[in-house]
Amino acid sequence: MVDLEIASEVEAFPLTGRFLMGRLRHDMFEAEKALLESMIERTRTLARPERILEKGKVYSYSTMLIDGFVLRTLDGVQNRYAVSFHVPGDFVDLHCFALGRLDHNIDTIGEVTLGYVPHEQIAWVMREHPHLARLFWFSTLLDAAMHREWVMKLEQLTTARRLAHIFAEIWRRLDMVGLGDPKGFATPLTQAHLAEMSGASAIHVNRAVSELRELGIADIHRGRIDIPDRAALERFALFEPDYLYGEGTLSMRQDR
Amino acid sequence: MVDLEIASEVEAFPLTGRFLMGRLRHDMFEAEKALLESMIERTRTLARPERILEKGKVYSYSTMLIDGFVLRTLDGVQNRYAVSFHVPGDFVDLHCFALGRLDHNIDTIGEVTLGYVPHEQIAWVMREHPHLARLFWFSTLLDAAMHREWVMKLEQLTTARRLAHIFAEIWRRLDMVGLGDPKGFATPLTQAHLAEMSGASAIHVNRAVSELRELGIADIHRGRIDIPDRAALERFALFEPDYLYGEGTLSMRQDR
DNA sequence: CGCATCCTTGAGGGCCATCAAAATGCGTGG
DNA sequence: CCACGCATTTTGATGGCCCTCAAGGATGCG
Repeated sequence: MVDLEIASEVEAFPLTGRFLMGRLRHDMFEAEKALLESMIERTRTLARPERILEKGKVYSYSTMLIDGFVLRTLDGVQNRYAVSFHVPGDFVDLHCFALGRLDHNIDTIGEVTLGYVPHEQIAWVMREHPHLARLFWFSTLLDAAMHREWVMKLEQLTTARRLAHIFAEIWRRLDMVGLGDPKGFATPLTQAHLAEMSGASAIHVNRAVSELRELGIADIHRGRIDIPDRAALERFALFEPDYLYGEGTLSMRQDR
Repeated sequence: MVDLEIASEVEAFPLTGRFLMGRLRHDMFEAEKALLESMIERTRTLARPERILEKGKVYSYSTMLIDGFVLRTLDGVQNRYAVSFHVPGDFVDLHCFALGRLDHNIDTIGEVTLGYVPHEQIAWVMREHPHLARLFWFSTLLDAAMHREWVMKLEQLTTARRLAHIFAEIWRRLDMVGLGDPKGFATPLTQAHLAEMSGASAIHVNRAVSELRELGIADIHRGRIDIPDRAALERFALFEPDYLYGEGTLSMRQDR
């Protein structure tokens, strides 16, 4: 999908135009896109970091991430652990609808804009719009695929490579939803966040960050990550983007 | 659910009687149970370890694990990494239907019996049986919840505690599907498998196994794991079973 | 009883945690 | 415009967890 298409999609659907973009958005009918857009009951913009959804609680709505970034976290005894990361267009807690209760928290970082979709509407889609329902299902399965990759990443890689993998993934995902940038990306992630995401101490993350800088793989500074050579980054991270189910290798185009 | 109920359920539905048992099986209508049972087109028993589903391939059926254990794996440069584990009653690759292609492998360990469900049947359920479709969705989200816990476990715990966590999870899951055993459980997992699951070397796993034995937490020997004190095991592993969505805290009983 | 698989043990070294402290950058208010 | 407070980043030192290489012992199966 070229930039122009993405821009017009976001113009037509300012709240949900990035949903499944770069994935199966091309499988959505225009009526489905309009329906989804109309399901956003209200939006909210948060300037400061906040826990927007809490483990164990029941919610009557699900949350679409319209702008900004959030972390999916679990609390340890004295630390917070990040188990995944979301970019604009992600239907962050769609699975909350099907699971009833959340098994984790959603925490914002930096400024975000969220859209809320009542669960009754999702239940109605399940009954009346099986094709859209299936795309909802697909979107939650994308999360699961990314979780699996994170598991392997944690089992296999050193901290420096884990960070490189995280950057490679975020960069690709931003690309897919039309927020790419050829030199890197802007992000409110701090080294402390990276520590929560990589299972390392903040101090060790700092050394890994220095290593990536010295190797010329990634330059992390406040609010931005610059990457001179994408291929080098992905090679270093042993990153293979199949699991993101982009429009290439693993894409699905069947029985609609 | 008491043992008697489980036994009668498995007697009535020998192939799929354990599906969602301990979770939302009580939400299934009898007609849905019968329907699911009839969806198993054929079964197969494998005596030796085998890769039954391969990353990147497209399949026209999904696989129900009827008996035995399988690993969900990803291949590294020279190692295999296990990202999750399945027990009888798990609809192992239901998400393969919605994702189109698999992003990982499914490998058997020990002897297993599998049931195959054609994807057309699942598509039909999506169209005609939204309630059952939602339960299918739920079951794939359970996998995601377990993935998240694995991520945190890998970020947080030492190898010995990771192993304890793995044992605690497997034991609970076996309990839920009526295969519990008050003193531990039987499993074909070797120390090499545990290494693949915990992101440690087989040698280090061996030392962690010794540690668990010396601490009196778990005694691992060929084909069996004995656990004298469940509470002690779970305490050591920092194990909290919420994420398994058993019939306790996080359970869902709504709008059917 | 021979073989394959699995388990166990020892030694040296690297990755990473933790404790402690300091430097840097950023927003706010004076 | 500067000063202050705060979050973030950086550096150094010590020790523990875990890796790798290497070898040996146990168990089960044909």
